Amino acid sequence: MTRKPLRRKPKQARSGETLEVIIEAAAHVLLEYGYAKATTNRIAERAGVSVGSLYQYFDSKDAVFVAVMQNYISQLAKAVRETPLPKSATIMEKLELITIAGIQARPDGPRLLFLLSYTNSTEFREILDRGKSEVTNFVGNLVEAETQSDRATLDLRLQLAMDAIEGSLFNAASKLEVELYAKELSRLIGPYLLNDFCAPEG
Amino acid sequence: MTRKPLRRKPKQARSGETLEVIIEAAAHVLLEYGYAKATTNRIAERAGVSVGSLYQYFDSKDAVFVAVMQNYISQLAKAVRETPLPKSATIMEKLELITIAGIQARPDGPRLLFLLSYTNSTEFREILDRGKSEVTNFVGNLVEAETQSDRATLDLRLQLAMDAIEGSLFNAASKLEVELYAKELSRLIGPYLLNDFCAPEG
Amino acid sequence: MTRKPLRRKPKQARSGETLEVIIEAAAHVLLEYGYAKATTNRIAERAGVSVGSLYQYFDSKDAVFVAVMQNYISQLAKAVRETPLPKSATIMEKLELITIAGIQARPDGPRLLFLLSYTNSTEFREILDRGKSEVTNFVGNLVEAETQSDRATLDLRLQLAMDAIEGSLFNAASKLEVELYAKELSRLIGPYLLNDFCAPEG
Amino acid sequence: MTRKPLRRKPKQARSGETLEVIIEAAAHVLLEYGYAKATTNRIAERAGVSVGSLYQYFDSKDAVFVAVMQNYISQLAKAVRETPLPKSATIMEKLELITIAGIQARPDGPRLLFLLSYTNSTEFREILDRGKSEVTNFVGNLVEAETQSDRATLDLRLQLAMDAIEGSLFNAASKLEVELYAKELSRLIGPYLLNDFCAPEG
DNA sequence: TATGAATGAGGATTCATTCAT
DNA sequence: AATGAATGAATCCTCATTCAT
Repeated sequence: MTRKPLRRKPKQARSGETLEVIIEAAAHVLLEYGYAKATTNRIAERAGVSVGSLYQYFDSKDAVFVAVMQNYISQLAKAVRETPLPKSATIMEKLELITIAGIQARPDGPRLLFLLSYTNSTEFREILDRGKSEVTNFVGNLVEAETQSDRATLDLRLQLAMDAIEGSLFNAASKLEVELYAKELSRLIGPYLLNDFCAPEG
Repeated sequence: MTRKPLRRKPKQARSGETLEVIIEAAAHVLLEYGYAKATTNRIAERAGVSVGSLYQYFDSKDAVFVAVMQNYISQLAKAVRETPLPKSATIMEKLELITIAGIQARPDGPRLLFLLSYTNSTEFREILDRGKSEVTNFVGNLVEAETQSDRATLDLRLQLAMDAIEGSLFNAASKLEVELYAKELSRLIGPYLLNDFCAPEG
Repeated sequence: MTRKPLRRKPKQARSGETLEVIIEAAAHVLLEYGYAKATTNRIAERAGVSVGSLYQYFDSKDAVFVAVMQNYISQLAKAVRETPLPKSATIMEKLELITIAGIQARPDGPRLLFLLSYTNSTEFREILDRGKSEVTNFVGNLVEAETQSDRATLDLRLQLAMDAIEGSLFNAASKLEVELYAKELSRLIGPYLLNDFCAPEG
Repeated sequence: MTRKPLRRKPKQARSGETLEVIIEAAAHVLLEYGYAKATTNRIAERAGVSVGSLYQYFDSKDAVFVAVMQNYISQLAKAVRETPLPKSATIMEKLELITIAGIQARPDGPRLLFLLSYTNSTEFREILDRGKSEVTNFVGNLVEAETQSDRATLDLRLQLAMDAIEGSLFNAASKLEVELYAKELSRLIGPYLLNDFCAPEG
């Protein structure tokens, strides 16, 4: 949670805001113009600050994008973590609720993540993986009690499932309404994780 | 199948090869350096030709990448289309075989597709969608007879499944051996498409 | 008079100058090296700035050249318009004075115009034509009272005369001293415009 | 009249033709595409030969253009030289006839010359000047008997007049019909050369 | 701290010219 | 002699980054 890309810690109130403003601007510009056209000048302009200021807060363009991702991942993890899950709900229902929460945390998040992925930075991958594993663990704990798979198999499948969700979100986000989409995703993932289908072959 | 981005027809012997060499070089450079660093000079160098030659065959950098994608999509579609599917095999087995064939056509294909999608051309999207729908249709026809879903639901799920596979391949490819990986993917996708799981939620 | 090709308004002190410096450098490089060798880098270097700066003020190489022309045309029109013309002077004398003023505004102007005309933009042609017609009108008004030609003929001849002057200046400028040269030009043009020669042909 | 830019003398009939074909193609391409877009490949294509062939006949692109000009200048000089001039005609009439002949030798000649002028070559300027002085001399001889100017003045004015004609042709060619245009040009030039106007000042 | 003008390395693309066939 | 594929230097232009004010 330490914000590495920061050049100087914001000591005054306004600085903290400026930082957020830049991060948000970067996200918007990225979504609007695509990676190639998301220049630092454009981002600064959108944020209402000068390029100089941008570089006062971030070491580089990549650092801005890392911060954008960090931001999104945090939101996502928090949304998932804090989703109210009724005791009475089935796992399938819980998966659905979690998926909805994840999507609603930032509907254009997957698209953002996709665009962000062009960022060349080791740090980037690390943060992404950390975020993913937090979510993966959360879901794993949820499912573990009810699955018929052993832990090793479950872990493998969790990986695969998360990647599958990420991929489908990348490609399909915003084509369907959230509820239907979440329901389908849980139908895809749920049985697979629970090893809960009728005709297991071999 | 006609290659539009060609600038001039090769009338001399070696030219046909040169084209392939450039396309292959572009794919490698892309995978190795990422989009931003995949310069035309680098591609030409890797192909063992001069930039000038590259531009004799392609109108622009993007045209090269379109060709790369066209290439991969063709390979993939062909591999899927021509996979031998024993009559005696179950659908799950068939899905597995197809998946294996798809992966082996070019294991880093999904990664390539991701990198290529940086290209913003409409043409690009069209070719990609056409290729995807060919594969989707193929799988759809295979599954249709055995699924309990109606056609509309099946189509929706095919979309989602394809995206999921793409995503998981993009993220996980080459971490596992192909056979196990394909088996898992078909276990993820199969029941979902066949609507074949035991505990359909309320 | 508004300078369209400007990319961003100079808000800081030195910027206004920089613009002029670039325009002047472009003119010099053009005259010294010819169009083909008048590269943006060369112009920037001559102006004592970086290429980046050049492109901060102009959208393209052509835009720089349009500005160069605009500049010259303005100077020329101003010089002609503001030449003091004694009431007592004959028209021939006035033509001479105007010609001197026009030449002195920028002796290598016609050469510059020639080099600039390599630029193929419509904008370019428009500005040039507008400037020319301003001068043409000015001379036309001066001559109209005294000519024996009707207005249509006068207009035709004004055109021809302007082109002739431009051509002769382009070819001969700086070979003679200005005064003699201007005198000859007015002797060439004057009688023609005034229709004032003794032996009108059949 | 020796053709310097030739690499190898055409020994066979076909070679001589090829040479002409290339020269003509170069002229057409120049007129159609402008200097910047008149590439050697385009010229060769238009001539129906390969670039390789073009370079078998000419040392460089510039050499082609020099040949084009040489060609035009020869035609022009010949046309002027050989114009039938009735003994009974006045000088003004003769000037008119010569002008018509000059224009009709190649109506787009002036435009061609203009475009050609971007060619960077000492040779180019020399040939042009030689051609000009041939025409200048011809006109000078014609006028000398009848002018009231001394030879020195006449020479000066011939220079100026030729430059003026060149300039007006550059700018105005093809806007008017040949006859009217020629008449006006001779009205501009004639009296000036003959020193034949009513109100010589000073 | 903030600003935005200035920088210049880097990348796409063109085209005169060469040379193996 | 002819061909046209291949070459690569040269050019325009962009944009991350710096720094004087």
